[in-house]
Amino acid sequence: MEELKYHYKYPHPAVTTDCVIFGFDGVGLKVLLIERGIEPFRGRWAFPGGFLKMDESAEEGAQRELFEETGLKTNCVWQFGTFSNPNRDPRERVITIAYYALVRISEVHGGDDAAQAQWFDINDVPALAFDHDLILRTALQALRKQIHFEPIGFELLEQHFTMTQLQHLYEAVLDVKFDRRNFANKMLRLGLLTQYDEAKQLPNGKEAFLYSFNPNKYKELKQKGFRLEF
Amino acid sequence: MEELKYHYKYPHPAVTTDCVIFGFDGVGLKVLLIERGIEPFRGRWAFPGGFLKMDESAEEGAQRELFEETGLKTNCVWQFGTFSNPNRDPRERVITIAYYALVRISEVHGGDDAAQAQWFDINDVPALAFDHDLILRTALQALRKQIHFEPIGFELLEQHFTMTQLQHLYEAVLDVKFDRRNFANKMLRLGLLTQYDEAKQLPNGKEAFLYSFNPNKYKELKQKGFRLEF
DNA sequence: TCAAAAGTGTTCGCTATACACCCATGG
DNA sequence: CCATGGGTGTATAGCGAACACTTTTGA
Repeated sequence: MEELKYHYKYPHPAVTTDCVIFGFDGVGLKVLLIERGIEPFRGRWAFPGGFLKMDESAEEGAQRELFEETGLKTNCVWQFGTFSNPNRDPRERVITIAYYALVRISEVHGGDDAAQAQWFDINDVPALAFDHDLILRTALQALRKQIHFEPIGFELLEQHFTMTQLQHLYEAVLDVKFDRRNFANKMLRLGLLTQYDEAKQLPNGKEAFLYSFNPNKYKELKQKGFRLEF
Repeated sequence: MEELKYHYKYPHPAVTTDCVIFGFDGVGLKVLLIERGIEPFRGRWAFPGGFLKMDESAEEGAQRELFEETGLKTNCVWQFGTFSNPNRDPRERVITIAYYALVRISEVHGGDDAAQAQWFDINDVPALAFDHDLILRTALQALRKQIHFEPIGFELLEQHFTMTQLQHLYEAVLDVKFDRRNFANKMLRLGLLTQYDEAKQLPNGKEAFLYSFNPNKYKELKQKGFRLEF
């Protein structure tokens, strides 16, 4: 028997947060989904998320839910939209505040707490619960815009990476192809990368320069205002 | 005596929408504020907005509130953020979904329905109610980003305008100065403007070419993907 | 007559873009 | 020996940015 303990003079919608988690495996952009264990949409895939608590901001709620459902802790989530179609949840009126985050795939420990968390290639996502298809499309658009203003993407790679890995990442996110030399020139000209001349690597029998992202340079540039032209 | 007719098992926040209305008077960017007639923050200035109804989406709610409080009808509002600090409203937990819109100042009929609506220069805004200072800053950032991707701004000018008016608009929004000739070249090269050679105008005793925005060209370009580089 | 605003073109330097060859490795 | 992937440099075209003079009008 349900106790309805909370009373209001006017009707209030329920409020949830959802997190679109992007990852990168060196080839394609991935998104982390969770199989729903309860109705509605039981068995369908959805983003990690849940109801907002009354004493936390939406960002805190998104991070809390993310941790509870995937074991991930990140202090870098981007709000990209709030979805409020009156019929988007069959149970009651629910609006959801949506965030996306970028994480290294290696940081997700498959067998974590809750759930059937699984990575899907961005071009091979199954039908999702609720309006999460719309949310995913919107998240991708936001990510593609954001990447013009911020060097996001480095959260998706290991700390040290090759120029080709970085290029593949940009190509996967923006769904375009770049010329190798032009891409490298442009990237290096920005001055955001530290190159490790000496340290090379043998990925599959090849040698390649390693780079890392230089956050100090980034802070400098950000103050001046800058753009990544891709 | 208050009747608390709506009951829930879990606590629900109240949800409002707010609209940041931008206008342009030929010199500076303006924002439309309303003086609050009731507590809390009685007498302080705030954005038009109010509680979301249960059968309308947030966008519909924002447009409805906007109309009720200013008489404005616009089908072009941009959601730019949701504000959810638990203490942002002293009465109860309220989260607000925030939109901005661009309107011609001439379309606001001062003496409308509700209220003390008044235009303020963006650089001369009084202390606002709630967290509306934060909301305004965020709206401005969103507008400045958006203007790189979409030819927004034409909603702020009369249908026919001079190149100088357009330049002043961009300068006001982005808070920078451009060279007249370079600005005109860049704008014309985009191909979004229709020039009216014959029709000239006498703004203050001067003659100047008039232009209008060409929505068809815009649709073409949008499909190809394009950027306004400023 | 002076200040303010509009029309008009050119130059320079940088960057985007396109493009080809060599080398090492693994199969 | 062949396919794959990585390293390297150049030439061209287009764009961004800086810049001066003339004309008209209103104050």
